[in-house]
Parts: sequence; structure tokens; C-alpha cells
Amino acid sequence: MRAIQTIDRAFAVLGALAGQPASSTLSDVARAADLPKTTTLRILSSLEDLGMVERIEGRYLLGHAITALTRNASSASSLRAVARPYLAELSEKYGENVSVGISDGDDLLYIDTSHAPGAVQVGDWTGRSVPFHADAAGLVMMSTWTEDHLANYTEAPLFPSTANTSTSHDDLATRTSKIRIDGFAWTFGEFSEDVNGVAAPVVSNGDTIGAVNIYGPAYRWPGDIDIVEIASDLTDVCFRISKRFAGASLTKDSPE
Amino acid sequence: MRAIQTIDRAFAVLGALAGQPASSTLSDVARAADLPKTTTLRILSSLEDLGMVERIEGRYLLGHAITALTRNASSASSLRAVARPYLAELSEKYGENVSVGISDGDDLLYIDTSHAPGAVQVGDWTGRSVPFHADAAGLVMMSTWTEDHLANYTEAPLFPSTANTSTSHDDLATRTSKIRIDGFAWTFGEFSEDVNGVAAPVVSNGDTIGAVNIYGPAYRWPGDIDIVEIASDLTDVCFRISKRFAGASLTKDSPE
DNA sequence: CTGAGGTGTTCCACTGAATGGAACGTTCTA
DNA sequence: TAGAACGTTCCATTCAGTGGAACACCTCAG
Repeated sequence: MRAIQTIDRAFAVLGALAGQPASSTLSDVARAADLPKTTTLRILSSLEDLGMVERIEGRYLLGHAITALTRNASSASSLRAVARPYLAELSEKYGENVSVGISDGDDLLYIDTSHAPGAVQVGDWTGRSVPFHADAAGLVMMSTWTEDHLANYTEAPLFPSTANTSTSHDDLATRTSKIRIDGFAWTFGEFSEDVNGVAAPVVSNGDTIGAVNIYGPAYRWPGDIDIVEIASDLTDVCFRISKRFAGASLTKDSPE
Repeated sequence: MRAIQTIDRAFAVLGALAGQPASSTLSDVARAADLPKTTTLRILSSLEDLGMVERIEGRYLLGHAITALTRNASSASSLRAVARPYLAELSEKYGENVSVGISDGDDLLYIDTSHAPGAVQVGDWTGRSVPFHADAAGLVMMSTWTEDHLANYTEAPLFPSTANTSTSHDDLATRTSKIRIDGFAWTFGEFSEDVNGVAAPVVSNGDTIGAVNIYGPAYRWPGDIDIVEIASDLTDVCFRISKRFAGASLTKDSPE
């Protein structure tokens, strides 16, 4: 589908404004965005109406509305890009599917999966939302919540996916506090009877932005491998993702 | 000037995406933005090409490019809106002009001024850029820099606006370290021979986003008022601005 | 003083870019 | 099995976006 010219241009203007550290004049912006002055003026005026651009004595700056937009923005895209090779590394090493998920409203949303070879695998969860309390990655995200948030979540009765699912407030509170200390979470048959999984957080600027989950059929995963050893390996990888993420989110990627 | 429809709509779509905490389907977005599905699809596709929107298995999220935009965004607009009444309060109390400035590349940019009554006033600096090292607000911003940043700034010879201007690296280093402790900065005839001023920082999320400067003619300002008392009053006001700013930047204002 | 080159701005005829209804296949829900 | 919702493609229509021309203003250099 052909992109909308006007939108391209509007963001070229915003990009020009963001590129220069200092405030810019109309001519500066027009030059940087490679657009006629007339068109640039019209775009800037539109953006100013929306609060995306601020004008101080004839010079243009990025406005506050644009920062307000990003307040809820999860960094799904870059996280996915950064995490992908690490997911592949893990799925190859352990022979199980590995997914990365983010908080998405009242659910956990899996945004990417690396598939392990082999006929028998747990189904792909990419794009699917799962309840926090029945999933290893969900519990990891949950462990960053405030007491109020947790209390609010557990107010409504929680659906027990299996007999092993933690559904009570007290149960989840003790569990998440342990996860906070350990730095990882194992689940055994809690989302589905015959699936086990272990998850660890990806952190950026002190915020947990997502979690990586290694999960497999209960009859072979984790098998006789030491579960703490796996977890420590996973947290190590997540730490590397977190580190790389900090760098990656600064680099501007070229769309198109 | 009439706003550009397409841009309005594009940001209505982004707003709809930002408003909902969870990821949205095409129909969700179309409904929230009150646009035909066809149009919404085209806009979303355009935004996706630009990386402003991310698509995971048919569901839309805000993309990472939009957060990259805001990385350099100073919060000039909301800061100005929030600070304005406080500037007025100060200028009325002391009978001198009061301005608020932000970092703008290699200069300090004053984004707003509250004018004091009275015939004799220092000229309005709104919209003007001044060098950091010759200005009270500039020194405050400077006091947040890293040693590298300061060294880099002082590498090139600094222009001495007056005989009193600090221009050497060592001079500025000791000065800014004192400002870090005091929480404010006085200048006496450093930008212009006959102007004195005192500035204090406005802080948001641990970052100093701007500084407020009370400045007046040297023959009467600060006069016989205790300069520490003034400074303490100013830092108090700045603290209140900082506190209110945190709340204000969350609230969405209605343009138009 | 004058002219050349830089701003930002308004105006308007032109046209092609954006539009949205119609129609399609698909996938859930009842 | 019918119904309703979904996402998507196509295309004629037209109005929204375009940008050149012309304007007033400012600041330099000659």
C-alpha cells in the first residue's frame, strides 16, 4: 500500500526538529526536511495546533503533546528486534520454544517467538494475550507491580487455567516477592497441565519492559537439567538483552 | 491557517493508540478515532512504514520511532504553561522580571517571561538565546553537566560578556560544584554590567529541565534584601513548579 | 543611501493525493 | 448454518494539499 505523502512529510518535519538539538527557524526546518517553505509552514502550523510542535518567538521546538503520546508506548518493536537473536540462541541450546512478551493492558502479550526444531513443540503464542497470573513471563511482570496494583488485579476472581494456577492474592503476593529476589519465575503446569516454563525480566532505565519465557512440554522440560542453572543462564541472557536494548533504542533505524 | 486534515487524522489515530493501554485492532482504532476503516488502515500503514506504529499479529501498538522522536524533546510547552503563574507570583513580589529558560543546543533559550510593573526594567529575553556561562540560569543548567561536557564546552575560548564573566574551565568547575550544593546561582554583572540575577532549577524525573531566573538592574536588585533569603524563596517556588510539572505533563490538554 | 539576499507570510489556480463506499474473503459467534 | 464482525482491495470522485508568485520585513555589504 502506498504511503500517505502528507504523513511522510509531517514526520520528516518532526524528524528534522528532533535531529537538531537547538530550536529551528522555518527555513531551517524546510531545508532539513527538503520541502518547500510554504508546505513546511502549513505542516508546522498543523502540528502546532496539535501541540506536537511549540513555537517560541518564531523558532520551532518539539511540543509536549508528543511526549504525552509516548507515555504509554511500550517498546515492542525495538525489543523484538533486539531480543530476536538471543531468543534463537536459547531455543537452539535447549530445544524448546522461547518467547518474549510485554505488558499489554490487563494481559501479557507475546510479541515474538523463536521456534525450536523438532516435531513436538508447544504452540506458538506470538500475538496472543495470556493472563498474567497463569504464565511465567506474566508473573515476572507482576512482580514489578505495586501492592495496590496487585490488590486491584486480584480483586476480581481470577480464572484458574489449571488446578496448579495461583489465583489468591496472598499466594500471588508471596510468589512475586520471591520472584523479585530470585530474578526469575518457574511455572509448572499452571497455564496448561502439560507445559512448564521459566521467565526472566528485560529491564530498561530501571523499568521492566518485558520478559523472556522458555517453555516446553512437561514430559521433557526441564527434564533432569538443574532448574536453577537454566534460570541463571536465562537471567544472564536477559541481562545482555537489557544492555543491548539501551543502546539500540538510541539508534535511529531506517524504515522503508 | 487551516490545519491539514490528514495530519489531524494521523494524530487522532496515534492518540487512539496511546489512549488505550492495550493493543488495538484496526476496527478499535477506527472507532476510537471516528474514521472510516479504509482511511484508518491507510493511515496506520503509513505510520507503520515510518515505525511510529508497530503491528504484532494484526494488532496495533505504538512503535519505537515515536519514542526516539521525543528523546531530544524539551518540555518547553508544558513547562511554560506550568511555570507561568509562579513567574507572575515572583515578579509581583520582587518587582523584577522573571524568566524561565531551557537548554537549547549550545545555548540557553528563554521560553517565557513575567514582566514586573514599573518603567525601568531589564529587557525581555523571551525567545533569545544566551550563552550558558554568562547567565544565572545558564550556570544552573551547566551545574548538571558531566565533567566531559563541561570540558568540551570550555575547550573553545568563551566570550566574556563583561569583565565579571567566568570564562575559564577551573573557574566554572568550582562555581558549578558550589551551585550543585547550594541549589541556586547568583550572577552579578556578568551578562551585562548593570544586571544582577538569581536562578534555580526545575527538576522532572531527576533531570533538570529548566531554570527560573529573577533579574533586575544592579542599582536596585537585590538591594538590601538578603540574597540567601531570596534564593531560598526562589528554590522553594521552583520546587513547587517541579512538583506540579510532574502532574501536568500527564494531563492531556485539548488543542483547537 | 541602495540593492542584494535573507527571513516569514498570504494568496490562489491547479491537480493528483487522499478519500470512502462497494464488494470481497475470512473468521469468529450464536 | 446463518449472521456479524473482521481485514483487505479496488476505483471513481473531488476536495485537500500543493507550491509558485508576490508580498513585507529585516540585515547586512558596498
